[in-house]
Amino acid sequence: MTRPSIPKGTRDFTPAEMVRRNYIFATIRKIFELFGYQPIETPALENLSTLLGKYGEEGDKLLFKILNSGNYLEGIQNAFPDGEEAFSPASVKALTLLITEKGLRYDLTVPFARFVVQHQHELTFPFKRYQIQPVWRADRPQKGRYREFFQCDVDVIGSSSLLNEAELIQIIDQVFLALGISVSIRVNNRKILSGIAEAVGASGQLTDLTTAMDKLDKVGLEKVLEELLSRGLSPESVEKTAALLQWQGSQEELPVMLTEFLRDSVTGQKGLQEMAEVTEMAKACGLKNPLLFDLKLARGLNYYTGTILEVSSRDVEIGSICGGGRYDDLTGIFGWEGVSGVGISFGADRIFDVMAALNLFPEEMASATRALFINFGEKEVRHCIQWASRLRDAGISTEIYPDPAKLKKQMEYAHRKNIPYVILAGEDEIRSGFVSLKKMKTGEQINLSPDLLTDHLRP
RNA sequence: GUGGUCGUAGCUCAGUUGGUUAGAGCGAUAGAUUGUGGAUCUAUAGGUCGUGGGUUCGAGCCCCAUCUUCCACCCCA
Repeated sequence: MTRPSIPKGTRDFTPAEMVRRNYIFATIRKIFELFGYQPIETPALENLSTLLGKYGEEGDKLLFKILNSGNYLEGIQNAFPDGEEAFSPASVKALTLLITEKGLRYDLTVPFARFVVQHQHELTFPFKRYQIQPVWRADRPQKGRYREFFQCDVDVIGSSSLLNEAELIQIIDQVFLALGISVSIRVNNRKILSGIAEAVGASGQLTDLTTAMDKLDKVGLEKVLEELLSRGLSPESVEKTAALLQWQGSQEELPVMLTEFLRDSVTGQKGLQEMAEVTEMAKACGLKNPLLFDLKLARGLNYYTGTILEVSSRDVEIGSICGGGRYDDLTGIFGWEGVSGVGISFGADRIFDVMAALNLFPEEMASATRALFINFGEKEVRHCIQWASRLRDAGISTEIYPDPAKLKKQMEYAHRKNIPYVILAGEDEIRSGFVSLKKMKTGEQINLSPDLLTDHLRP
């Protein structure tokens, strides 16, 4: 027999981990609801046609595809009529589409767009939804990078108001405040980036420009410029970009400089105006974490059109733990044009890693059980069953040890499960009409009437 | 997808230039304590050395392949 194992990049969660994960989910959910967002769920599987082409070429490669059921090779050769070889390396792409038509969801935003289009007549707009579910990516695993991980998304669709952006920033601030993680929130705007591309004369190469700029902090100016050249930008464009990237000034001066730099770009000006409005509104809410205008922030997903934002821990290096932005026409791909949405996604697994690294989990989360009845044998258990029911009716989570094991073993069970109270009701106690209540933390033990248990154990 | 890295008991790790029967700490189990958890002491169990090939008289150690881990790219939460 071989050792059992799980696929690369996936994980099991023990009770200790689940309690902590649930704490994160509960905190996030509570704040989402505080802002009026409602829950939905969508299937793990989507039609491949829903997913393909939404995340760029890289994204398509990272999709988990599900092999069709049955004899999926039947009639394959006929699909390549010109004597073309179905199983040659060149036809892999075409072959793939013939044998798989479903895939695991890659994120929650695209399924959400599909959901909105499909259910448009049942929904009230602006539609504010949240969704906490796993997503799958066929990426190569690393620290903080898994093949199955949970995202916690909030989106509002059907409203172009920048108030939504401001509120989302507020949600970010409150979530991380509640979890005890100190973060920096970086924002930018796709329109500003488009404006820059215009201003440096590289309008058609927005993605090339932004993905290279995004790496400035990591690889330095020289490498960025090299990359821009190798991506096919003209030397003049690169020179203008270099001038922009070398600019040094404060957050307050940045918009001033850009207003000048983007004076000929209508789009750029619009972006600056949006940025100013969003930051002003967000700051009016009294943020506890810093909000920074970061010109280099790009974000890969192509469907963003306005504000984009990304959040990272200030104490643990693990990449971004939350990100999102505005997309003006995501539903367009599913046949409903002109609906604007904005949303963000919290990476629950990375948040978990950050909290674990910083020891931020409250200590008292180890056990849900409050009291354990010791099992002294069949006769005694009869009594315990009734007392336990009464405790449970009062909302106190209670266990009866299932086997008449050695007392030492039962005590140890309580200790390990971090159960704060143990109730001993043996033959002697029951005969005298009381039970013995032991407080595990101090070891002290008192005798009391079973009727008083509820009062003593109420938290 | 590209390049590198790791794998020995449940966990963390030792293991000499390739040499007989692979070790430690923690943990587990049992007892010291016949109705009382954490500390102490004692004993016990637990390994086809990731897997499959190869080299060798002989492989945990060398070679190849493969899987896994972690890391850097790519990309991203």
